[in-house]
Amino acid sequence: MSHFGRSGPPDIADTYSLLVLNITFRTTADDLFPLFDKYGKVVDIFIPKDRRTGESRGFAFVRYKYADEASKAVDRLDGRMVDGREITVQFAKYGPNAERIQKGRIIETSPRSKSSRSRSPSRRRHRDDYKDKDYRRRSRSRSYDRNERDRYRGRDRDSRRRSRSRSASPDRKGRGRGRHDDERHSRSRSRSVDSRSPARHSPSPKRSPSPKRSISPQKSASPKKSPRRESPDNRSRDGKSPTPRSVSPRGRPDASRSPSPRNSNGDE
DNA sequence: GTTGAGCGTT
Repeated sequence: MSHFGRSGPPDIADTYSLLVLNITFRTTADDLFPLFDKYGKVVDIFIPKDRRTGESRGFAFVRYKYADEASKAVDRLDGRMVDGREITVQFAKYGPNAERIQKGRIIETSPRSKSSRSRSPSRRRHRDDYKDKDYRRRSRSRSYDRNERDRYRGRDRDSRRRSRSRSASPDRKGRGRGRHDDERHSRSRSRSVDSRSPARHSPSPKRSPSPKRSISPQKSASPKKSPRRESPDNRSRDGKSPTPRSVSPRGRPDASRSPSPRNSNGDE
């Protein structure tokens, strides 16, 4: 895919992988190839893409044939502006050829960049700045974060992303939970009363500040009058429902299925 | 159409 026409890892033998971070989501291997190839013999360039969206993850792996060239590329391309973004080039660590990194360290004693490891502090400061602003925490959870978590849960690779995402929105989770808990409580009571009394007599006006909102559940209950059409339709509608697993829109079916009589007493 | 910490595929 992101290779030069080959499938899978070509020949990682005697190859040194460089990790290119901070690249744009639109940057492709073809865009990085000329840049890295200028500083050495690039064996292969691989850009991991998202499994669900297929979009670039924002980093690429460049494999060099020689370590000295790779080191040179790191020193030269690290901090280079690509597509309007400053890329970060460094030796891969957790790659399949992590052993190469050891050699990479050796090559660090290159005659050229023997001790001239002077990196641009501005770049690091830039990222640190992001950390201070906590922007990194709120990011990445744009939309399909929750979906992908449910769909691709149990992956080692995703675990890191999920973990970061989870711990990345503590405030949101706290607020959401509190609100959710409150809603669940009121909903639970409502359900309990409803369950206990099939014939709703007086709905709580306080619980229904929004009339249009009340219409929603009422409309759902309306078709109940037509059981003949409700049976087959119900299934179809369930399929379209965003949450077919849960009978209740948000509350757990257990709550409605376990209406403690004591609760009813206390409620009344 | 979006986003921005990090470590990889057939």
